Amino acid sequence: MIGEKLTEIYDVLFKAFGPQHWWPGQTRFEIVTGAILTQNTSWANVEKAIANLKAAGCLEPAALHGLSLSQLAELVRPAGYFNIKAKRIKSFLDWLFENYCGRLENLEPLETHRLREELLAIRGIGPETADSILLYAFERPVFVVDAYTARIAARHGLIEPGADYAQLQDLFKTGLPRDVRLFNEYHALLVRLGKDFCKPKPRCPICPLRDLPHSLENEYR
DNA sequence: GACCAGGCACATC
DNA sequence: GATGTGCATGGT
Repeated sequence: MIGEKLTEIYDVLFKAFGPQHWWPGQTRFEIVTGAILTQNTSWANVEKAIANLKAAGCLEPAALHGLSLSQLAELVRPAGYFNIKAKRIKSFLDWLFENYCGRLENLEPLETHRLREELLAIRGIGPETADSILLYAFERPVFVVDAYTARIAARHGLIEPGADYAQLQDLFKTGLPRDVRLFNEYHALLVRLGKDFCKPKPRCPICPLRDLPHSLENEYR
């Protein structure tokens, strides 16, 4: 029955917005890079950074790996947190070259669970980034959870406010058929809905704390 | 000028 | 285990 609800929401979203054509990127490496660059950042800013990398001929592993940290940081500057993100992209590349000859194809044979663990062990790659890479770059049936997913699910009473990543992922994993195309479109549609309509946490009108503790979210919903 | 954006790591209690 | 903070550019 939670599954029916999830399916119903999907149908409504798809009818309203149509296919979102995710991931917005040509190559697998562009998707991986974009997944790191878009951390807590609007896609419009990420596009500028990706355009810089492309213009510099650095949107492939070897070329990017050859850059210094400061060169890389300068190219990704428009995406914000550029020093941090440069390090994160470097960490990924170091791992890729040390263990897989710098070739994304060499990750293909890995079992999904194993690949996820390896990605999560890289500093700067958390659950959402890892799952985005798994779903959109490697077409594994993994549901991607993000801030919009959490907000929307909580506001529709599908889950307790303050639910963690694993709980949210489990909600969709349990309620839906394990289908790459469905997971691809569903996450993209939730982001679309979130951007257009689901603004951040409501604030207490009397004392608008910047971040309401999860324990109080029910009070101000 | 405040707020927000397709997170994550780390410090502190 | 929960909560707070730093990281930063660019659009509304």
